[in-house]
Amino acid sequence: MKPVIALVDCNNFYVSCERVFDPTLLGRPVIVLSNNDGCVVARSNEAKALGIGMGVPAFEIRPVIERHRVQTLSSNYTLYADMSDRVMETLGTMVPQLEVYSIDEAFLDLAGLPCTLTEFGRTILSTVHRWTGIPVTVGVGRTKTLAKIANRLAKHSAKANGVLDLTDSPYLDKALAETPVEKVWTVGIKTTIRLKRAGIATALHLRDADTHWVQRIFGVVGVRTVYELRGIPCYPLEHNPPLRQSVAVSRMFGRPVETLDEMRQAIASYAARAGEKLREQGLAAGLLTVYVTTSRFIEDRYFNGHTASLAIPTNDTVELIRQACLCMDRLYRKGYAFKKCGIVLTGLVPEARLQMGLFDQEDRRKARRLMHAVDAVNHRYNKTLHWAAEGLEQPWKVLFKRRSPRYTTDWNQLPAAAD
DNA sequence: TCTGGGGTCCTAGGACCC
DNA sequence: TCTGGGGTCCTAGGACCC
Repeated sequence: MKPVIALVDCNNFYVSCERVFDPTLLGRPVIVLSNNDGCVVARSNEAKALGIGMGVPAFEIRPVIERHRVQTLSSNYTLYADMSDRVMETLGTMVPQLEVYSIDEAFLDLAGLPCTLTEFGRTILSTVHRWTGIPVTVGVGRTKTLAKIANRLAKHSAKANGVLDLTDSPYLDKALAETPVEKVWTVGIKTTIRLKRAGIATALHLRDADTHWVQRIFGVVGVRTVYELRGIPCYPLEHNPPLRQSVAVSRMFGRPVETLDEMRQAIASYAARAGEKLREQGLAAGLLTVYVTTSRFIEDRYFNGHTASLAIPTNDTVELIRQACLCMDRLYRKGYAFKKCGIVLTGLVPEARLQMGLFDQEDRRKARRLMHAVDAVNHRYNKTLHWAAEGLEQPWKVLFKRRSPRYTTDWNQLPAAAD
């Protein structure tokens, strides 16, 4: 049986989430900003039509925002994550196999479907919209790369109306010819420049390129993409997602930080969050990396990192904070205005398979019970418990000037049906 | 007059994704 | 004044081993 893969992609996902709970945003230009209200991470179609680009710093487009009354929101990741779960659960009821690829995308296995693919695509579109309020687009192809291309065209074409099937399609070559090479999955900015220099400007050109040449210039990733464009799958659907390789927490500061005290507070609070993430996923970390940086946009940039190896992999916040602060002590330099720091945990192993250390002095069972209790309280009472090392004031913290309520995950912030 | 060769593991950096 | 955050995979080069 030939493979059939659908890519279901939520339209302008963060904006769509906001619109579900605030219908006054419908039909108007809306953007969502990144942490610290720094740059644009989501745009409604109306905002895209105004020429607002993805990733653009907010301060650069202030005139456009004011002139066109663009509705500007801070990001509300708690809401988006919850809405994403609802969309993925809905899709899970419709197909036997799916791979959640990102917060707003999933690949579906549609091989051997009893009805036509376009028909089924329409059912997906209407069901997800009815159950969650989120509009989606469906692209179908023989490979993930082709499904991506179908999805992109489905979004742009009025005729497709949100669903496009390119499996055995007489229009496949035309679709590839209409796809600029930089829109092909895995082709980024660097590769685009080199491909265009070689006269390869569309997905069709790339499909018909010489694989030996592609191998030499772009390595195996390039070759896989060429095969995928030819309908030969190199990226199968992942049914059992492999174990996570790393867990990271980092934030820009709300204002520059110059003291070691505040840097330690910040890294302690990120370490605490990283510990929560580990425990949520049943993992423990063997390596802990801390890094610090001043602004990327100044001459005398200071960037440095340090990795500590943990004798026994752990997800104990007390230990993570202690190690993170030790790293911070080594990295901190007086006289710099730091803009950001972060923690990355690697060497991840399943908590259940932890080996005991022969000379281990810690009472790990006790620590585990403590973490479990803290997590339970924080889950029940909305993050009320904090670690002293995180500091009380946290003046370095980022600001969210226009964050919408946590409509779906906090009893106190539920939307009212009527006034 | 003259320094092997191949395999594996680890790490840092690059490129890309959403 | 103001420029996000969290991931993955690949590659090259060095260390190390036999």
